[in-house]
Amino acid sequence: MLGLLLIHELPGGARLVGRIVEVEAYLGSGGDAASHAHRGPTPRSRVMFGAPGHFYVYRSMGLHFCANVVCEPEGRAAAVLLRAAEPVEGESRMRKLRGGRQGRELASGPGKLAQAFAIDLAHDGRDALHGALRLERERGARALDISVGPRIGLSKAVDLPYRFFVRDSPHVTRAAQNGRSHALSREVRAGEPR
DNA sequence: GGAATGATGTACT
DNA sequence: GTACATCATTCCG
Repeated sequence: MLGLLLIHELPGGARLVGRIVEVEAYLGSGGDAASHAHRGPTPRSRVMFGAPGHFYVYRSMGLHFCANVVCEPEGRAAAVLLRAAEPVEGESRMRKLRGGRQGRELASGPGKLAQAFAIDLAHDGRDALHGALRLERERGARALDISVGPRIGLSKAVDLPYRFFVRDSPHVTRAAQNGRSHALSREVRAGEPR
């Protein structure tokens, strides 16, 4: 999903567009204690158990929203958390949504990303490929230099290397910039089988 | 019904 | 680095 465009067409015609530069994977039950799907479906996580290609949005810490895309076949309940994006279009609108912040502070974090792109619980369960909020492949996108590292902010399953980010992007989260993740780094050319 | 706990962000020291 | 805002979800009794 790295390198895909995240697009939100707002009522009124404004477009928010960003390029995904950092994600984390969360598996279904079995081996990933940090996943919301780990103990089976709940009212909150039910979307994870549904069809792939749909957004799973939840409220974090009572304050923020975090957006995922369900990625595995129905029932497998794996999803990918959108952690950071590089603004491409609609930056001034994003700045308003983010309380005046700008540049790399617009969407370098899952809560920031959701706020900058006006994503909330109304998007939970929505089609991630065909709606007003959707992902698109960018024409002419070139291969990415991708690094891998542990996920952020967890107390369980802290060692699983399921965070992926564009290595040299200034728009990734601080944890990625600090290089703590590079111990497990490897390069993956976009489009190659993994 | 109750209590603990977050897939966070920001401000302050 | 530490504090704190803030509340739904989840699990346990």
